[in-house]
Amino acid sequence: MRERVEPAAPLPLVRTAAGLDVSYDGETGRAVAAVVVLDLATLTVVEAVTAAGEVSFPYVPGLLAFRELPVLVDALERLTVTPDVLVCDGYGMAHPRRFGLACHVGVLTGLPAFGVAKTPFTSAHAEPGPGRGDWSPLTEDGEVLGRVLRTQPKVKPVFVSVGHRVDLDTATALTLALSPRFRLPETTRHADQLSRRLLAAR
DNA sequence: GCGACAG
DNA sequence: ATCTTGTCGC
Repeated sequence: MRERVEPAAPLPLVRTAAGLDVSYDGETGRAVAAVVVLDLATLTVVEAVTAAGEVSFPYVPGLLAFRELPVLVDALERLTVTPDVLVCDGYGMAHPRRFGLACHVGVLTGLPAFGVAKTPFTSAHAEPGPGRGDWSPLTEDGEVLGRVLRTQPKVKPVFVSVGHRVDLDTATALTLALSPRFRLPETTRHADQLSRRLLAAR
């Protein structure tokens, strides 16, 4: 008689995931960061925090962390729960210096982190298959730095790369688990909406 | 030297 | 990032 095999319990050690995002007001120079922690199994909100500040650094491709980190750190410090993983808006290792926003955020917090970007950056890539879960490698100088991942059938893919203390397979699986219905992970969708809403409400 | 370039 | 409502399509 054989033991009963449990259905794949995706990443049992990851119960919560936090989405991070920053919205800006080009006129006033105000920046609002939002961090939203979701329960991975139910995708319900566990905690949501925000922080506002002044833009202190211009947008320079490759130096995004210097622009977003200050206000993002302020928001992260307001969390009362510690998420199991941080999902950043942008790149991790698939960066010209191999150290994008997700790497900075991970090292500063000491938490596992990875990035999910919406558009290609400096890495080379091939078009992944049309199905949800199909992916192709993101490469630079012959190194695999991330994946172009299709989260929804026949929908433009996202760009996943490791930031800190997570491997690419896990980052890929988490991205899919967080995107059951839309192109972007629920974590980033929530963080994006919250930061944008707070920015507008003033 | 020129172009491309996360948010 | 941001400018921005309704609308075409499954």
